[in-house]
Amino acid sequence: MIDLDETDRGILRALADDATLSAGEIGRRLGISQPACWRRIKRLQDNKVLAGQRLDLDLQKLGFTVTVFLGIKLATKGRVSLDDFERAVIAIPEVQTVQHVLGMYDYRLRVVARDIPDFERVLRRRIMTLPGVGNVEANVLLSEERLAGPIG
Amino acid sequence: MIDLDETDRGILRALADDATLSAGEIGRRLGISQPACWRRIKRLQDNKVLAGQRLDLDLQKLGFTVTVFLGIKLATKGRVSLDDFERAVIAIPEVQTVQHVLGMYDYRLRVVARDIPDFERVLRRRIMTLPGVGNVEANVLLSEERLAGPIG
DNA sequence: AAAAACATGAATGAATTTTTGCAAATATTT
DNA sequence: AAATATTTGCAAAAATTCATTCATGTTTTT
Repeated sequence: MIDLDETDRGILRALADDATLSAGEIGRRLGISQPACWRRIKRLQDNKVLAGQRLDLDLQKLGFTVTVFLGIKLATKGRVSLDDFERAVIAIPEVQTVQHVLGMYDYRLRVVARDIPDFERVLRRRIMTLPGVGNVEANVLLSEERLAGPIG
Repeated sequence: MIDLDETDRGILRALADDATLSAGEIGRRLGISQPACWRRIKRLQDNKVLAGQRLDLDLQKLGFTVTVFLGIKLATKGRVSLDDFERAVIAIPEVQTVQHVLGMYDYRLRVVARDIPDFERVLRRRIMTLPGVGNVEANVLLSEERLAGPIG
């Protein structure tokens, strides 16, 4: 954990709002010079606080209209079983996210498909055949809002 | 929906791997020139297939060690109730994602907290007091893997 | 087969961004 | 209060990157 001052948090907030901003532009907004701002950004990158940036793809436009969240309870879950399961899940192209969780389910998956029939195919052929799968619960995504979340 | 050729998909795959790559670098990897690559990227942006990019922050390093997914079933859910709920949820700083879903729950939230006591505070003071909240189910995140997902 | 529409590469100019000194100011430690 | 370390702003160079032009080659249409 790293301690940041108010300026660092301002930089993170600015970047969270628009990840493409340059050091000069952020500096202008925060009232510091471009090199000062740049050096701070570099420090945040070196510290891996800024881990990178992820692409925001419009899956609709790519023909994937259905997003489903799956909660999966494993039938058997020794150590081996978890590794086997994860390895197999990661190989499914329609899976965007694999979350190992504690609670009612063991894993949560974010899965996309072209349409409902396509999703049924993925579910039957890919998901239900995963090693160790027990209960599966599904939630279809209607809409989603991503927020900046807490920074300081 | 837009039809992409193999080169476009290669560009999207390269950017999914690292969103900061320049047109020249991507072109080099795909074996096309920088202007050709740049024009294709521009077209993808103009078409809004490339919707933007999001910052990848290391929340651990910022002191947020706990991530919890909440499944929420509303007690009453007329149209008004949904709007009220969403408005209130969006105002909670610890909430990173709000997903309106169909299935066992009505909403799924991604919530971060500094530690478990902090999470309890958020849950009791912020979440359970939301308008219309019925059942709440929680899953604590252990580990997460984000994959590129399908592109073509 | 000719014509039109389109994508490409090479070259290039403009613009932006990333870096690097260095002296002054600020903060921290002794 | 002196000494040390850190951070800053200014200036400027170095390196990329973005964006356009133009001639050529390719595909599609007529």
